[in-house]
Amino acid sequence: MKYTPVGPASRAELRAALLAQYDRAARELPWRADTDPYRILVSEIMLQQTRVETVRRYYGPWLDRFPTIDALASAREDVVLKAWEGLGYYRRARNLHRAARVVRESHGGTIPRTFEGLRGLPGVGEYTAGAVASIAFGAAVPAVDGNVRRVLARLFDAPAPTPAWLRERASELVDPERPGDWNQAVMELGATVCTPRGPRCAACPVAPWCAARAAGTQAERPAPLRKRAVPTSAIALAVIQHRGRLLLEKRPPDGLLAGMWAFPERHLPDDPAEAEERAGTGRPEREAGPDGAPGEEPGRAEALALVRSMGLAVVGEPLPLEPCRHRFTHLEAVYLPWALEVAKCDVVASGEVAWVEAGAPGNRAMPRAQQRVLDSWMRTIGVNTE
DNA sequence: AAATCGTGGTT
DNA sequence: TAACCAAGATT
Repeated sequence: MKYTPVGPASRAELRAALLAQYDRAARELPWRADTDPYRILVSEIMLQQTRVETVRRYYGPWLDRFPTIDALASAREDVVLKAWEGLGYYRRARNLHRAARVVRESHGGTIPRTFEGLRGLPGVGEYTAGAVASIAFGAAVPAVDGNVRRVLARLFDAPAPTPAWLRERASELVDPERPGDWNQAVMELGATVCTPRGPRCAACPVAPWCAARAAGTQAERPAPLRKRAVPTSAIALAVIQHRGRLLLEKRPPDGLLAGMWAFPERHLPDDPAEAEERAGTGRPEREAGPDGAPGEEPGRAEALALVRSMGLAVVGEPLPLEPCRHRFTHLEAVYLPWALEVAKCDVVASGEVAWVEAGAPGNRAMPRAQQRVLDSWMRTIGVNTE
């Protein structure tokens, strides 16, 4: 791959320029207070694909609840997921929990100090191992995240940098004296100055070295990744009531929202999903046709079938709740919730279930969309029966 | 190695 | 509004 090399002499000046800017203007972030490896590890896992401002809200409470890696290792997974509730990518929480137990059982309770040792922990990949090794232990290793990728692509005017190429460039540039600060400085530059759109080159301390800046191509570097179409899926939800309580089901340990508590769900055939998508994209609806079509109350039949399959007898008519559109990374879900009162509470289910007070689902971690459905139930039905 | 994993903010 | 994307990892 073609790039403009930054020679050794010039490299030292580049490092000094960026680190000086970092020393002057670095954001004050909670995880920059010290270099305790556990705290750095927690911050880096939370920051995966997640904005700094979001992580700020979770970091402190997490450390209050799990002050040390041993405290985390001793915790139950339910508690761990509850502390992660709302952060998304819940496998991160489960992996961090597993990592804590690996540290206790295989590393004598001490977090590994080397890149390779860290890389072996569940949930710790190339980036996170490099970040923790450099920030917590001062190892002169690179940490290439999305920010660094963008900064390096512009610095060298590289249209489509590969991971291997990025790792080489980052390895050459990392400051051997202050690797942790250097890696954070590059990320901070990408987050605050060398932004995806509208980079503020006038305020950039490394603009004199920037090949894209010289060529005027900074807005086109790096080339955007190709986007995959996100399919829409219509999902019926059964909000099952019995004597003022609601039924939640623990989702299986693998797949979407693994281990989270949610209302029982059943996918609709593809057709209604496409209809929802058409409606959502603003095309003219053609609802005016002859009625009596089964799509008149989408999800009703599925919700009923779902409840009956759980061995429950429905009392009265199902009540439709407000449909809820939720966009996951690779899936657009249109949730079609139905409230159903049932007579018996002996449930046939493949996994764990719980009857919860609607106003207080307790310590069970619920995904955002499910929380919205619960709120909707509270507003439209819950208030009337209390 | 392409797909799979959440959620919220920005444009 | 719809698209993009953020301190990525795993299979």
